[in-house]
Amino acid sequence: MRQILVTSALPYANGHIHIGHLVEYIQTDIWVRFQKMRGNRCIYICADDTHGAAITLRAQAEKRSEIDVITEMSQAHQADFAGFGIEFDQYGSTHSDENRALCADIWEGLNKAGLIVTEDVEQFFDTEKGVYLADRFIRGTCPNCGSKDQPGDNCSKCDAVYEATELIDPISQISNSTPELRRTPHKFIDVEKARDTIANWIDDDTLPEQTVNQLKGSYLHEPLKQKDLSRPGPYFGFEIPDFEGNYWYVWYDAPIGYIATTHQWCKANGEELDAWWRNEDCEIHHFIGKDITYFHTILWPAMLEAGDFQLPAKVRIHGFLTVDGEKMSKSKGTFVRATSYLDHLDPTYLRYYYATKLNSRIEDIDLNLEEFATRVNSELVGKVVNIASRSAKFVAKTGLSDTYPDDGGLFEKFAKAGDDIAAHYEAGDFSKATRAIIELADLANPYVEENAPWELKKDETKAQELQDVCTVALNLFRQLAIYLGPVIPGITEKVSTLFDEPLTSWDQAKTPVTGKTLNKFKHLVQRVDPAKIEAMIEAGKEAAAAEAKLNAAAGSWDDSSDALDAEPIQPEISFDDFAKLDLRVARVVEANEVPKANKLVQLTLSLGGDETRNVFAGIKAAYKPEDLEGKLVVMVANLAPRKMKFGVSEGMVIAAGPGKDEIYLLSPDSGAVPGQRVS
RNA sequence: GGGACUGUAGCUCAAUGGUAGAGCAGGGGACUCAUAAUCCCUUGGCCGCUGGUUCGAUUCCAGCCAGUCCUACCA
Repeated sequence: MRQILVTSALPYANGHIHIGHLVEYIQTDIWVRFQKMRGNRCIYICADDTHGAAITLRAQAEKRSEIDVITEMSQAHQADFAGFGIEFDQYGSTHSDENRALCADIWEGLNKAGLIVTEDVEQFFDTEKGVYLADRFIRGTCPNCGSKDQPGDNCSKCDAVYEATELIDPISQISNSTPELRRTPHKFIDVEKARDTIANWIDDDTLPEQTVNQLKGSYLHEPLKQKDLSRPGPYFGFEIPDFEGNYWYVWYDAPIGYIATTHQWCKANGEELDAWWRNEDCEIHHFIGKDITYFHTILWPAMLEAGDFQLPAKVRIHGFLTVDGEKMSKSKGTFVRATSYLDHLDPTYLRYYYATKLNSRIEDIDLNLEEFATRVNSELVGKVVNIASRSAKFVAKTGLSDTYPDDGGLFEKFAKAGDDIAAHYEAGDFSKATRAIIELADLANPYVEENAPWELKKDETKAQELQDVCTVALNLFRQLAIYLGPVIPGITEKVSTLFDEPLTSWDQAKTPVTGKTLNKFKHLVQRVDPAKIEAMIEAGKEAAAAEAKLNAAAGSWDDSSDALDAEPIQPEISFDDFAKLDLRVARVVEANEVPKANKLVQLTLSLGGDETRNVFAGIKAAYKPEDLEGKLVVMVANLAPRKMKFGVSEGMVIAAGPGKDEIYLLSPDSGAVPGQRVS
């Protein structure tokens, strides 16, 4: 019997659970349930990640305390998880006494090992709100191209990358005041000193091959950079014991929450923490998304080693969720919250669908809404559940045959397939596991077809034969219900009721049940109604629209406020300021691709007569050169020429949109001619 | 800019150094026990593009294109 501790990444207390999060929790829950069915000693640990500046900002916006925010969100998270049948052995919080104590212990270990160094950091401080500002809370003028209102890390106009401290006229996004640059000491972890531990641990046993390649090709290729683990107060989190006024960065205390929550579980169950975290015989498996690989494969092992804890046996990494091939989108209604899903659809569907998609590699998985319905209906309802539903009523009165009949080796075949299916589950290849199970179902239905119980029923002399055929069909069905137990526990529980026998162990699939009366067969799962999917998406759209309306105050066109939210309106200017800007109608007389440029198209713009301008425009992703020629556009005619890698750009064309392939050139209504001023 | 991964039938995904497979969808037939379920047959593919290695490549190598993630004081 193996001893296994499993975790999912801790959901952040700043937001609600959505169907993207659920990929991970469903994946983990399936794996944990599988381990428990196999008879292994396995606990599933998770917690809310509660610290950081974002929580404080939310609390301030909602005019309540941080504790209120995280308490309410934790309850919401747990309710959402419970709704999807995700069963934690312990669900904790990073804001717990256990976590504070463990953070201090590991900190001491890090200090003893000489891994902590102190360095000064320059950071903006919002004097009105009294907080230090992370880069994403600062906007200002790009030091490179002079574009105003750019984010704190890179310019959306010229793509220049810079430090927030380099911004000209920085503005705090929290108070709209000018922040003050302050120099404060921070505590860093010198991860390079733990290189040997990390490098030895990173291999094909502990991590997916792709991740091993990635880490070896990037981080391990050069000295590991020091990681800033402290934040000056005020900061919602734990104060660092030997560093007054400073707090642990959220990514320090978050993973320690795994241990702290285990500790809570131990206290509640009379167990020793060391038996789980300082025990080489205990396997620790972390399930995470690909975005937080660094924290779990570089930072975390270094911390564990310093705290004298064992390193994880495996980190299992999954990709992101797309819906109908695209990123989830609020305005398209595909950003579906867990509660919203549950309002419309059965959680079993999503568990099954995700299972058919999940594998052991790091690939994004797509929720194709049409496939979602047809797949669940044809496989789960049409093939699997159908076996019981077409045979149970024939033996409602007689019960199952007293001895298991000759079935041509089907039961034995199903029993043997259990090993392969188990291996797929173990490896995290749930798509292979479900496919193997459906293949079995595809053997069971023809069996029923060939033996036609509905024909046997017509002949009273064939009563025994009828009972035998149904005994076989129901036993095959029972095996499938066991194999699908980790994925669709809700259904398997109902099957347990049908057979009047809890189906909780994998090995039950090895022995047929005979000579017993079944409980009345009831529908195990409703077919997916595509109209309900549609309703769910529509509800999402409406919620997004309502939210947009709320934000935009008034507006009869129902437009989303996303764009305005992303880029607020600039400070007021005078007419004279505006008059400095010379906008002109121009015709694209020539447009060419720029070899080697990622985004640029070279344009020759005519202002009428012989006056032309050479302009490089970052619109390659949205426009083909041949589609541009002849088009009338609006250009900034008096913009200072800018030397670029590919030549000098003498102006810019005006366009709207967030960028990439969403760029919309402005063009005048018909009648305008090149050279006319736009005012 | 650097690193990693992905790109196979309309859709979602397998497999493989030797003329490509499944499920769903589409087409044809059978059945009527079953949640308009099931069963049988069947139409679909320059295996992203271009080169190279090989007797032979979808599979190995290189380059390119597209997408995703990480990383980076590139215009």
